[in-house]
Amino acid sequence: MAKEYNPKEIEGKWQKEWEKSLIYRALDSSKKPKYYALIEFPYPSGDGLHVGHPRPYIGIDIIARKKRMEGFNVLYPIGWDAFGLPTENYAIKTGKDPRIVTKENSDTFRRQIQSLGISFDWSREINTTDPKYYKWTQWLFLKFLEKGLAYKAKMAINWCPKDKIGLANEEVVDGACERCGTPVEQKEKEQWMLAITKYADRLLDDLDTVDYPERVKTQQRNWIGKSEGALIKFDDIEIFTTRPDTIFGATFIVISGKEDRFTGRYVTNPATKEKIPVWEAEYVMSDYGTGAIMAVPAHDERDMEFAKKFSLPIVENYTPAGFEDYGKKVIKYKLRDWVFSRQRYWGEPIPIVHCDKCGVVPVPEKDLPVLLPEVKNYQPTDTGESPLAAIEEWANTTCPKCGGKAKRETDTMPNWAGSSWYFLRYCDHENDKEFASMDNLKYWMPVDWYNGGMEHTVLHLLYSRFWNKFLYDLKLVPTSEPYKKRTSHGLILAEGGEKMSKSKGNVVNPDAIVERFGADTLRLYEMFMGPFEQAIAWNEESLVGPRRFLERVWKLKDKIYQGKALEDTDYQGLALVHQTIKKVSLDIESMGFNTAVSTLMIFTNTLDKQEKVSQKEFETLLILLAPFAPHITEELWEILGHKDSIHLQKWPVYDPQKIEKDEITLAIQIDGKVRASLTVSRGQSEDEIKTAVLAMSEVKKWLGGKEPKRVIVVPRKIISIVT
RNA sequence: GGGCGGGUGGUGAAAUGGUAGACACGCCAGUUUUAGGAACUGGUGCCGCAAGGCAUGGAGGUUCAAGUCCUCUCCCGCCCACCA
Repeated sequence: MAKEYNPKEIEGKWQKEWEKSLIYRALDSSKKPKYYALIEFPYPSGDGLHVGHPRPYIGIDIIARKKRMEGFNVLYPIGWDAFGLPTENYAIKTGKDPRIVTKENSDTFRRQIQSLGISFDWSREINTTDPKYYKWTQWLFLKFLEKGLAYKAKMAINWCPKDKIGLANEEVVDGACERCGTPVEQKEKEQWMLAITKYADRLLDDLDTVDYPERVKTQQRNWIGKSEGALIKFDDIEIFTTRPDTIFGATFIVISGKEDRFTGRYVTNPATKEKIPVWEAEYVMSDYGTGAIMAVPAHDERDMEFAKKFSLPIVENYTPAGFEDYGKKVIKYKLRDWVFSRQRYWGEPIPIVHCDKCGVVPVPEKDLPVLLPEVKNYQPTDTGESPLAAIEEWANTTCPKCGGKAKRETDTMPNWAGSSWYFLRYCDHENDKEFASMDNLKYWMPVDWYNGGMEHTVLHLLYSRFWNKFLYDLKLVPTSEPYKKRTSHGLILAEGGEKMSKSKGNVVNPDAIVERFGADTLRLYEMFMGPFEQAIAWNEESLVGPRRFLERVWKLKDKIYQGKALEDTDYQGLALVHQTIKKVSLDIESMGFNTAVSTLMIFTNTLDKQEKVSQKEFETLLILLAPFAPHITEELWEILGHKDSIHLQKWPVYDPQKIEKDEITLAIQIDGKVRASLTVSRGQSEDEIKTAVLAMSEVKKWLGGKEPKRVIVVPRKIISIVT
């Protein structure tokens, strides 16, 4: 009785074996060329992993595994982006220490991810909430401060008057507090800011040097929002416009305001010399341009609407002006500086001390990290300050400069901080002298392929590019851009097509799938279910397809013989082998995982139809399948008698000469409709084919004795007859 | 309003301008001396007994040939959004 396919047994066995043999370890120096593959590190939420999480991990795993087999020294790391609101809110609710919650959650995530056989280098695991990590996040902040790119400014924050806490933008839903529904107010507060706008131009221009999807570049460009316009003075009111040439049509001025009303003032239009009224309106943004515009109703729809509503003059035919006749050329951006303070507990403490005598004093490097102290209450204070402000023994300190009494900064950093540089830390994760050594960074950077969600293509990507560029200017990192290539994956939705969420109760846990079908089946299904970039609904029924496929592969081992291979027997077989290698190789590179899997299925089905299967071809199949289904292929590789891992084998190369079949069936179209087919061989000339086609009885029938007007022979494709 | 995707069988989907529906799910019939399916074999776009005809949201166009290119139009999804 042949041994049955038992995924549970072989998957556990090989996962342990790989951990021992260290075959997925990245080496910091190697004769091989390097390859840095990256996924966005997850936030270890209390809900555990759902089947959507691994989709990008599997996709990039396939690429990482193929690169290894192609002779690259591959870095494919993972860690935890563990600071953040859900954990903090959970702590507020339960009083449980977020450190413990984070530990539990990341332990669960790790166990779940490890059960999928993804070739992460677990020895480089990082955690943004680990003091050994956030020491360097703090250090990097001090660099920004040192170079004048971190500064304090009064900013309006979202404030819930009922809960008396500051809210992150994400917690404001339709202008109201997410948890109590009270309308959110704006409250002025001193905030730390990072001057990302200083890098606006380079963040924009350097998009031309990277391989991102065009829509991601467009989103980044729109977010930066560079526009060229002019500042024009209407007496003492300065306005910004991108169309200074329309100034002769400007019939009133609008300044930003809470309600639509006439201010009672008039100013002079410098072009027409006419007195025009100054209005206030909601539709003008206070934080863009100068917060004031010249209204040209004939040219701008919103101006027109406003003019009609309040019966303001409209001039339809006006003389165009020159660009700089009445003002000076200026470049404006939509991009704002980054508000870097949070009045929250679960984040990196900002390493600053406030001294009455010395002012803002950075915590000296030797005193880093500034540890997040333990507290009893995680709730922000009544005044909207971080809970850290309530811990006097922590907040009261001495000034590092003068030794006098001083207070610590009690704001923490936003969630984005740790993720803005984590890809650098992976290159040298244990370094306690530097955030990462230049030697290691020079070896590994830039990231060769970075895959993540569409929801991060604006902020996270922009922020991390900004940090990297800043560090590049300080000569602390070797490349101006951190990521050479960026791709995105689609979400996996619940069976009904809705987003998976705990509250809807439609979350599918991968543990259950691994238990029932095995990790290899789950991996294969997630790759096969549809195009990688596209959102797609989970379908439990369809999992049996990939499982049956693996069963078929498993059974092939009982038909092995050491004889003539399929590709030795005829051109058809030869072509199939080489076509399969080509298609699978190219599909992996272009993330066409679904069609790569179907190609492997076709190859397997063909082998399965043979009485006997040559070991040579079976091994080709296993090697091509190995990145997708690492456990079953490793087991079969061992059964075939190999002592080394299949994952260390050479990726096969196809021979372009051997891809073409010697015989091909051409379709014959008559007036655009397929009426017959003809099998021709490699060497046949067009004329020979033409003669053969016209002699066919089927063709004669459709021609009905008429002479064809044209006969078009498209080599290796089709024959088209026009009557 | 802007930007980007999409619309192909019962379902997920394939298809350098060249035989639309590969591959898979489901379904149908049969096989495996009972049952079961995470087993096997065959069938399966629609209409038609057949010959054949019709089919890629809709309407036109270019072409020997269009899911694919062009024009118009309808619908769906996502992201951004009074950014002058």
